[in-house]
Amino acid sequence: MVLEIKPTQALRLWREVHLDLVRDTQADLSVRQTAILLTIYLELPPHTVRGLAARLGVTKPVITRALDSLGKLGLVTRKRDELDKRNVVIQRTVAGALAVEHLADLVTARARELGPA
Amino acid sequence: MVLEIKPTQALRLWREVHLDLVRDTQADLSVRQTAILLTIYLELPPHTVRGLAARLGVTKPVITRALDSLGKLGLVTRKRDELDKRNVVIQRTVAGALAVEHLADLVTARARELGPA
DNA sequence: CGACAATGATACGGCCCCGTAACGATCCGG
DNA sequence: CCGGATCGTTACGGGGCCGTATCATTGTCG
Repeated sequence: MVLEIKPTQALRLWREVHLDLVRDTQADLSVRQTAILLTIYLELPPHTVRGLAARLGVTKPVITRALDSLGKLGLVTRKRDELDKRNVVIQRTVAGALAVEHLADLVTARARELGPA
Repeated sequence: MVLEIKPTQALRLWREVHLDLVRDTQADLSVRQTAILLTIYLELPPHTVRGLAARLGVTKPVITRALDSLGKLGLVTRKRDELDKRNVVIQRTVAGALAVEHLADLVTARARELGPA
């Protein structure tokens, strides 16, 4: 079940999806924010600021600010860890799950349209 | 030669490549800039500001500023159209071609690593 | 020639993101 | 109990992108 994709197809796929994203008035996430959102929704919880920072190779303020933005969009939520009150646990939301699902639809749809070569 | 990709695979692919892009210190293009760059390198020339604006569904200043940024990075070049001096023709560069090729490598490599489901 | 259209660039005010440094809160070990 | 480590946040200065409106240049057509 290996996914065989040629360089030309990869680029066309990337372009088509990005065109869709540009036209989608709502979605305007940066590369960092996208990486964070997908990590939260694809990897097993719990997720912490420090963990995400290490995972992405960025500093903690980057994560904090990204969570501020994603939170403002309703795509994630934060909650204090009751066991260790220094930690913050990032939680998923319905809106976030929908947004991720929407992205998946976009990519699969565009992939299906790709011709050969 | 249709590209079959499942939603879960699409999301994992999207995430892995975005993680690579975040770690790549250099690349920090916005969604718009990426769409513009790929359009320039995948569609047949000539490319104009107006044409790209219409193609992406954005205003002309967006294109002008994106070209400023991409030009500063050496990924594209602008040249006055001698036949109609109102037009500006966007040209490709070696560095730009390399960057696009690099992206293609990234996507194909990550796609190849995707397991089933 | 002269009014008008079209092209791309620029000005402006606003908002968001970045990296570094510092901060308050919390936990831990002696 | 208390100094130090850890966690997440905030402050600061700088830079980039956005949308709207406006501009200079060039072309077109009566």
